[in-house]
Amino acid sequence: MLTQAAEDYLKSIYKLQEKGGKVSTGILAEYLDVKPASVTGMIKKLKTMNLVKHERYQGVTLTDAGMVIALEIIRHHRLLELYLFKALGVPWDGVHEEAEKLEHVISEDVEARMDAFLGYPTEDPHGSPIPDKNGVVLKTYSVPMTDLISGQSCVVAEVSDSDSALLRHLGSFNLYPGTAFRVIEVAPFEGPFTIDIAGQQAVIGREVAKQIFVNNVQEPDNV
Amino acid sequence: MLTQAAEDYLKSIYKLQEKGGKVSTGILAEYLDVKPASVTGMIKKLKTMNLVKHERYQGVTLTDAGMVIALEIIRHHRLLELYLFKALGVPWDGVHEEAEKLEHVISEDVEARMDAFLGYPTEDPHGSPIPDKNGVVLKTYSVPMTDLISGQSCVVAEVSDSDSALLRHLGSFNLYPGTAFRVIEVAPFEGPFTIDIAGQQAVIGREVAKQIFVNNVQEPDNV
DNA sequence: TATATAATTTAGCCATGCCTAAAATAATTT
DNA sequence: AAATTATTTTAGGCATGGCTAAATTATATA
Repeated sequence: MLTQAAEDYLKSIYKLQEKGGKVSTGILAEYLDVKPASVTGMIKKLKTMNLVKHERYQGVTLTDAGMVIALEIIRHHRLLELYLFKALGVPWDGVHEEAEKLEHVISEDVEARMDAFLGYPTEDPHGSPIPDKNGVVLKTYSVPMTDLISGQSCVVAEVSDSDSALLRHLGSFNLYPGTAFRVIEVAPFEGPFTIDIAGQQAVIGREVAKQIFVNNVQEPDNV
Repeated sequence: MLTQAAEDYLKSIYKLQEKGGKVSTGILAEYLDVKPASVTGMIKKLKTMNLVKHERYQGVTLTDAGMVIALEIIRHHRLLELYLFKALGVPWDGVHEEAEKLEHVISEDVEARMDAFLGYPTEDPHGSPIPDKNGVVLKTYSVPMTDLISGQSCVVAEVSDSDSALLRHLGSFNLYPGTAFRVIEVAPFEGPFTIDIAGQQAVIGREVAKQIFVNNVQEPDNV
């Protein structure tokens, strides 16, 4: 059995290597909010367990065995998020923090029961895919909201889950995964997006828009 | 925030002092499956935090502050047991082990939601009282099954929760808290009990009977 | 009461997982 | 190519929570 710290490292390496291949010590340190020297130490340990590949100054990647464990933890996390949300009514901006602690202690049996209760779901409350029991991740195609131009309509696919203030903000606009909206205007010079959500207008800043991923993008119907 | 180990010590001291006042280092060590020297070390630490009272060679007891924390952990544990049992269908011989891990990480918010879901229950699946939010424990009167004599009938009040093989054994007789039974015969020389559970006969050994507590004891109706 | 036995505490060690400071290496600029 | 800058690793330290072995204190026995 791995320590909680080791599990967190594997999960973080997975997430970082998703969008950039090899993961540098510094990036990982920043992501985990520890010092680079601490990262070096843990990587050494993970390497002796054959969970990561690493060469000095060259960044780190998961081995197949490391990948299996990372996906297990992520599955725990996302299933827990959805369970807390649906079964216990925990608000969507709170589930990440709760799941962060529970993911390391939940048993496979309890996880399977939650999975069945939820009807074997494929996405968590933020739209992130839940890996299945075999570690298979259903990839969906989505683009950052910042790619949209005036007139286009789309559906929210996924939002970043770790900033609960951001989630509360989005919630105040009813901007959840599955919600459709249309871009009314994109202000020039990297300005904010004005959008229409079911008849309600909302202004979404650039930084927030970067955290929102959408799909089903439709061109302006006709004007 | 206390460490998990410290929480386990407080919980264990509470349980042991329930039935015997001051708790000796050796008893606590045996209960926690660590060496007496380790217990001495942790007790020192808990003492500096004013959670226990301790004088060398004289055993340990909880302070009021320590009691509050111990009861919180026990509340977490027992509510979790009942939740796992009722909401997720975890078998009653498995809930203790699960709760043992979850009790240290569950938030007050999630706990309150489980409490509401369960309708503010007062007993866990093994019949042990669930302390309320203010740490008030509803004490019920029960006696060990070994006090019973032939002909008496009673209702199961509480069974020891930590031995899952024992729980499976009791489950095979349908011997749960709330179950009524009648003593048909007590074999002499510390022998086993033969009982009648809803028309089914079962033989319960002395060691098992010690772990079963009953109430509503009725004398033989008339013979 | 003296002595043997049992329980408890002290002292010192180990692994984990973090830290800081200094050294080593790589990357960038001149 | 040399020098500067940034990143990474090494070295050594700290707290936690175990351990063993030895010393101390309490209890039981003769």
